[in-house]
Amino acid sequence: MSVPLYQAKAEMFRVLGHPVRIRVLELLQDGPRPVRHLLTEIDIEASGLSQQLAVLRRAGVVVSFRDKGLVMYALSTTAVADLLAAGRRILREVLTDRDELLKLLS
Amino acid sequence: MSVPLYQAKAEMFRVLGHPVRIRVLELLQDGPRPVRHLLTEIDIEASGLSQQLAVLRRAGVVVSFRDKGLVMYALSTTAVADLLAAGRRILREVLTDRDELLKLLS
DNA sequence: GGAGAAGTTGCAGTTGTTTGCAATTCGGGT
DNA sequence: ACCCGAATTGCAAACAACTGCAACTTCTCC
Repeated sequence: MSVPLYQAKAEMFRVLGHPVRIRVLELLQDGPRPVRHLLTEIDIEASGLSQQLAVLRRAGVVVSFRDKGLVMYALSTTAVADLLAAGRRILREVLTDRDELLKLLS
Repeated sequence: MSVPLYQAKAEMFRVLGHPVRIRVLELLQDGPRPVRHLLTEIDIEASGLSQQLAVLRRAGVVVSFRDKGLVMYALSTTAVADLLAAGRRILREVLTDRDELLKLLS
């Protein structure tokens, strides 16, 4: 491997570190969706969404294909959903820890 | 919650999306470590490491405490290790998928 | 094959991050 | 109290990422 492994890992997480991209992945957890549908759910211009989808595609996190005139996107592997779930779990723990700290101070 | 949830999630992943920060977290998976030790493992200046540790601290991913003159860092929750593991899993799948694609083309 | 919707690409301006260095703080030992 | 190693902080320069808009490609359907 030419690129050190930890750098590839960082890259993977960095790709998830954007509000629009996270939203896209969450929507795709429920199955493949056409770009058109993502656009109705996320408040962003078509070109902006395309840019972010391209980032996800290049990273191999999602795949796209055409279906009856619409471009569909889907998670490339179910492991992506696992990662999102793990992220949610941490967020919950970190936030509740922080809340308890606030309670102690008030 | 003032900040939309998906933005907090993005923030969480973004924090992990840096080579040095990933390396730190991986080293901390084996238990608390002094800054001094991290410095011997990662090729970076002390001040740079401090900056990255501060990012991790602010995000609540790690905690720090002092032990006999040394500052120690530790993962704030074991869920962080789970997240790293999930990341590794995805990376493996994405990379092997890509390799198989390359084989087909060669 | 022409019109129009669906997506993508390219680019320039702006914004946010990273990095390296100097200065500073904080403790512990003597 | 003083010194020294350990860590952190504050900036400014360099770099990367995001945004918005216009142009362009590609389908599909008639």
